[in-house]
Formats: sequence, C-alpha cells, structure tokens
Amino acid sequence: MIQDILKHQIAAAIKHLYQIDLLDHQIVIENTKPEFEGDFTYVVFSILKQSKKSPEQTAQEIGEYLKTNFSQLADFNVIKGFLNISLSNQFWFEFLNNTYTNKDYGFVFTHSGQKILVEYSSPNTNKPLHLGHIRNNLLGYSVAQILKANGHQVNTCNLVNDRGIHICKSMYAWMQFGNGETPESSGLKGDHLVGKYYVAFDKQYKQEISELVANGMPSEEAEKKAPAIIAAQQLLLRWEANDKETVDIWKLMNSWVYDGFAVTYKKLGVQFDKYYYESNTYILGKDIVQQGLAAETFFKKEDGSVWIDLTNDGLDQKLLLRGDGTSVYITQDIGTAELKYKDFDCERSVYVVGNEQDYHFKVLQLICKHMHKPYADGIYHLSYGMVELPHGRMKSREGTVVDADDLIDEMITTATATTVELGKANGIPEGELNHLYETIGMGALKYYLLKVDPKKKMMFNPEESIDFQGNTGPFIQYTHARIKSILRNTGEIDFTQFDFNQTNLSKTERALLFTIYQYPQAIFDAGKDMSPGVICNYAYDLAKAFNHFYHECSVLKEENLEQRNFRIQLVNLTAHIIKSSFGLLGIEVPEKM
RNA sequence: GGUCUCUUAGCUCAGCUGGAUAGAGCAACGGUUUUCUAAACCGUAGGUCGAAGGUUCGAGUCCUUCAGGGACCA
Repeated sequence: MIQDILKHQIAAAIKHLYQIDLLDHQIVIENTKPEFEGDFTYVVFSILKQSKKSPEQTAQEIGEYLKTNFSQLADFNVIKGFLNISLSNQFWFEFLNNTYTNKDYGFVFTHSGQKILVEYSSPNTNKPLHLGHIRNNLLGYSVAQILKANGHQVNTCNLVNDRGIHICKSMYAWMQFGNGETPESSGLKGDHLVGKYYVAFDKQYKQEISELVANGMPSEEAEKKAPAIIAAQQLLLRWEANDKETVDIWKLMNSWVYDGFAVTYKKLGVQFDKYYYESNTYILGKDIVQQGLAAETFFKKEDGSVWIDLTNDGLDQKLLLRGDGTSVYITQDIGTAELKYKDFDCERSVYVVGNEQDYHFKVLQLICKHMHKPYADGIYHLSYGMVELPHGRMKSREGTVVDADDLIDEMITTATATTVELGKANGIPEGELNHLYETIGMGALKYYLLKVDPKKKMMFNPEESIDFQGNTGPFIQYTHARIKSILRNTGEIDFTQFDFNQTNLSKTERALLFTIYQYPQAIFDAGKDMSPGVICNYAYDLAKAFNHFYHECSVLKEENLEQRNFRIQLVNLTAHIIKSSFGLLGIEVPEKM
C-alpha cells in the first residue's frame, strides 16, 4: 500500500535531515481529516526533540524532501506540527485502473497459514431462539467471513446444549400436560412448542412452591421439594441411566427443536460446518478430568469432588466434577475443546459467547494451560455484550424475551409496508418482491445488530421500529441499487480503449476514490478486532461518499467521454465493494429497490 | 467479600496503537426534485466525553481514587 512507501520515504527523510534512525513501522501515517487539504498526514511532534527545530519547520523540511524524492506526491501543506500530503492524480488513476477489474479487491488470498475454528450459536434445546441469539449468530457468521477474507482457513461449528435439567423440565411438562401434542397437531414450530412446555413447567413449579410456602414451608426448601422439580431431576437421572422411554422422548422433542432451529438459521442465513452435541462430549470431558487427576494437575476433596487450584493465577479453586461423579458445565467444555482440536487441527479456536461467561472462559483456558494442551493458547473468547431492553435484560421467565422468529417476521412486514408506501414496488416483477422485502428487512436487522462494537452491550427498544433511513442497512442497499440503475443504462463500452490520465479529478471524486482505497484496511482492522462493526462503518462511509458524489456529478449525462467512463468505473467499483462488504456481514444487496 | 466491565448530544452509537475545532444517524427546525431512484442531499440547533486528581509538548483515549450501571465467582 502507498502508506508503506510513504512511511519508508518519511523515515529516509528523517534520517537524511536529522540523522535519526527510525524503522518504517515506527512512522504513523493517518488519513487527513476532511476539513484539511491532503490525503495522508504525518504528525511530527514525536521527533521534535531530535530535530531540534520548530514543528512547522520540521514538517516543512520533511515535506520538501518528500517533494523531490517521492514521485507520487503532488503537494503538501503544513499546519502546526501536521504535515499533510496530497498524492498525485496520476496515483489515483492508476489505482482505479488496476482495481476496477479485480473481483476480489480487498480480500487476502495468500493463505495466512492459520486455521481457525469459530464456534457460535450454541443454543439450548429447551426453548426457541431470541434476540440475543440473533446477535450471536450474526456475529459468528460475519466474523467467520471476515477471517476468511483475511486469508485464514476458517471452519464453523455449533455446540448444541442438548442435555441437562432444563430439557428435562420441558419434557416433564409435555408428559404431564401435552396429551401427545406435536408440531404437526398443534401447527406450532417445533422449538416454540417445546418452549411452550418449558414455560408451562415454570408456571406449575411456581404454583407448587407458593402452595408449599402457604403451608408453612420456607421458600428455599419449597424450591427443592416441589414435585415438579423432583420429577424433572428424576427424568435427568433416568436419561443419564439411558432409560429407553426417557431417551426416546428426549430424542423426539429435540428433533422438533432442531427442525425449528433449522428454519430460523435459514432465515438468518447462517450455517455450520459441524455440529457438536454436549450429550456426546461430556463423557470425554470426564475422562480428561480423570487424566488431570492422575497427573496431579487437579486434586480430589474428601467428598470425592475434583477441583483445580487457580489461586496462583489470581483466581480461586474451581470445581470440575461433582462428588457424585456428575459433570458440571466446564467438564463438557474441556471435552469439547479436545474434540474440536482433534477434528480441525486449528491454531485458534474462537468462541462466540456472551460476556457473562468471561470468567468461565478464563478458567477454561487456564485449565487447558495447566494440562499443557497444545490448543490452550489458541482459545479465544469473543465476548460480546448482552442485548438489553429498556427495562433491563431479557428474561425468558418474565416473558420479556424478544423472540427471534417474531422479530424477523416483523422486520419483513415493515420492509414490505415501507416499500409499498414509497411506491418502490411498482417497477419490480411480482415474483421478486418477496425476496426483496426479505432482503431489506433482514438487511435492516442485521446491520442494526452488527454495527455496534461486539464487545459492548447494546440497547434494543421493541417499541421503536428499526430505522430504514440514515446509518442503516437499507440506506446502503439503496445506494447499491442506485448505482446498479446507472450501470443498466450505460450501454456497451470497451474500457480497454481508455486510460483516465487526462481526466479531471474533482474533490468529491477524489474523496470517493480515497474511501474505496481504504477497503483492504477496513477488512484487516475488522479481522484484527473480530469486529463486523468496522465493516459496517466502512460501508456507511462509502455509501455516504457515493451519495455525495451522486448529487454533484452526473455519470450518464457527462459529455466528456473519458470523464464519463472514469465515473462509470468509479461507480462500478463502489457498487462492487458495497456488495462485497455486505457479503462479509451476511447481508444481501438488491439490484433494484 | 472478591474479580471483570461499562459511563461520549434528548435517544442509539462512532472515535484506529495518545494528536488538529470530539463525529454520525434518529428525533427537532429550515432548504433541495424540468437533470442517472428524495430509503437521497445540504444547512441550523444540540457536548464540562460520569467526577476529581495525575502522567506530557498534547488525554475522550494511559494511571489512581470516587460515584453510578451491568455481569460473574464463592
């Protein structure tokens, strides 16, 4: 990239002028702020001590050196300690000439040599997916795409939490009140049907507790002695004992849930290379804990429970296996980590999991380190913030959950209404409309959730619908559609006949080109931070730069043929990058809207 | 009791490893369509970057303390 050459030249200038040895990467080049003239800026304050001259003079001297030694430099200006450098038009034309045919512009194809496994989604099978899961799924999918674009070899997996007391609760309630109800008989989506019984369990359980408390039992005791919870626990025991009837019901109800999830995943556009099931991995986890015990990495307490002492790591003692030999959460994660490494041989294993589990993953990584597992250092918890509602976080038991399927449907309904209202549906064939509504609705939802820095918690207000204007998915999709509309009307052009060197380069054209030039950097930054938000911000900047251009420059009406062709290529490349960047986010872009 | 984390405009969010006058969108107000799609564009207004210290040429960004929110471990 030109910045690297520029850094090298600046280092040479400093060496020549002040006899200071700096490595290229110690030179920091920034993009010039829009209110100033120039493309890139070098800030000289850090070398003043050695240059022993004023900021202005130092910057001026470096600028003059560059002007004679750096051919791509057209001009420079100095404001205080800021050296603003303008590149030549020639440079920008060459850049466009070399780029507009590159279908993979911005993507890295030289393999980084790094294999990465991204685990995401990882639902429980006792209830349908909600808004928090949507954030997780979109993040996981997008991060995988971004890492691929950075040249890594990426696989994805989904670890399904398909066993445990929560599933038994749904099972118990279904056995009690279900009368053999199925998704077919009820017309309910499988995961919603099972979720219905999970709620029914909770209602029954609470009622039993209040009855026991009314009869004088302390509430803590009542929570343990309510018949419903005892029944669920017995179901779990029977499941672990491989009781056929119990396992059959478990399989049946889980299959309903999987059918339901498959529908939601399809709507979200996410997929996985491999599924793991905790019902398969927890046994392996127990084995590994036994190995660690034998190696004295872990220790056993009097009641037979197994622990690891992490006090030297600043944490405390952590339970790995209960006294009765049953596993805890981390037991199965130890097993899964091992399995994933064996299956994918990956240097890095990314876990897309909420930040409420920060402590858990810190512990998991430490355990693996203490066991000298080769994959320990590669464990990376992509810890994302919760989605909060105006009244606090979502609680399924309090009915404050925003259901994934409902929200998706609502988005598509809104997209339909808005499109019709704006009269945009008219020119579009009937058969394409539904897909368009889906594209816009999902575009709005996905962009809304992805534009926020993953690490931060975010607010969602169900009372306010997600916008379609401004910094939104549909705005950027619209920009794409507008460009495509231009490109449909250009007629046949043989671009090989033109070079653009004679063309004028206006300020807005230059600004658009400059933004286009930043795309590879955006992909790199997004990969480094595993943040789709970086791509969102970039795509928005690009769309804004285009719209600004669109209002100032005409493409089709431009009379100068070279100028016209230059603009066609400029705009064509812009559309391509919008599509490409949205691809990294898992968002489609329409040809018309 | 301990650990982690967050606090930027009325609202939702940007702000890269410290750099120029802290930026967008929404909401509010005003303007732009005989010209490639007005889901657009332009403008006005809106800020003690939670508070106080410190580090330095320079702090929203780094350090300390405090307040408030959130999460987790026992």
